[in-house]
Amino acid sequence: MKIATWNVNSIKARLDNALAWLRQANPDILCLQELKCEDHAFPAQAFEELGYNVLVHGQKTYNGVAILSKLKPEDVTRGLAGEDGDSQARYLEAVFARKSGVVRVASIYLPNGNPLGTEKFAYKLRWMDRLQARAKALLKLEEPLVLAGDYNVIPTPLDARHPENWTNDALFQPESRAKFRTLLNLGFTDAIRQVHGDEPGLYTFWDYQAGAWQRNNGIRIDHLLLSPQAADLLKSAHIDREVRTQEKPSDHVPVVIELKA
DNA sequence: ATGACTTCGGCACGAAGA
Repeated sequence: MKIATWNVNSIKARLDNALAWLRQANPDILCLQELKCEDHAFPAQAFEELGYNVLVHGQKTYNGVAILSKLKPEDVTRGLAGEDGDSQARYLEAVFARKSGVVRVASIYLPNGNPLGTEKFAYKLRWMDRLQARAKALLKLEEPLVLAGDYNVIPTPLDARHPENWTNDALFQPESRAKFRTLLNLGFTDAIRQVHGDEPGLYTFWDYQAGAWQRNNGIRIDHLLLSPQAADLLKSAHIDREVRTQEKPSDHVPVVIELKA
């Protein structure tokens, strides 16, 4: 079973890229982030024609997450508990029943948090605490669980071409990294690192500006975290860098894992 | 170099992204 995550930076602007990628990569599940559209405006039919079920948790202009799946979604959860009045669409979770058992998947768009010293950074840290609480509860289910998405966290210096350029950025703050590490230490496996070890140069995002792609000035911020039961099933994990060479690309590329059965 | 590029809303250019 192939599961992927991709921050598309507007699903309307990226519809052709997304359809082409699905035809070529043929994942069973694709988690999307930064849709930048409301539920009713999501181009569901185009994906349904490719054989996907479509789950959308959208919002006008900003944020928005979706899960496309060949299997029918069950037990759907929209939004992350823990903060009354939070209207930002950043979390969507569903369960899929395979013949070999269930797999639970979440599509996550963690807040960026810039600039530092503002409510935006405080919101990011609070959101990470809420995610940790949800993750803790889900681990008790002892299911294969994949928390996939744009975490907006550079976990270690190995995950940036120029870590020194990110020291004043919310993505690489000690507090952001510590909360990501705490989440991992609940018992999750970072799929890319599990498969590729300490290999440098594994990036999922390159800024549109200043020739970042051409200079390979990237960062790894899109992650698939696996519960122990999902980690047992892990066969492969890779970053589909080629997508960044396309016409009108997203600034992020898909990250793909394969699980047994 | 508080830049550079891309998207949205909506039709001008500011906000947001990372």
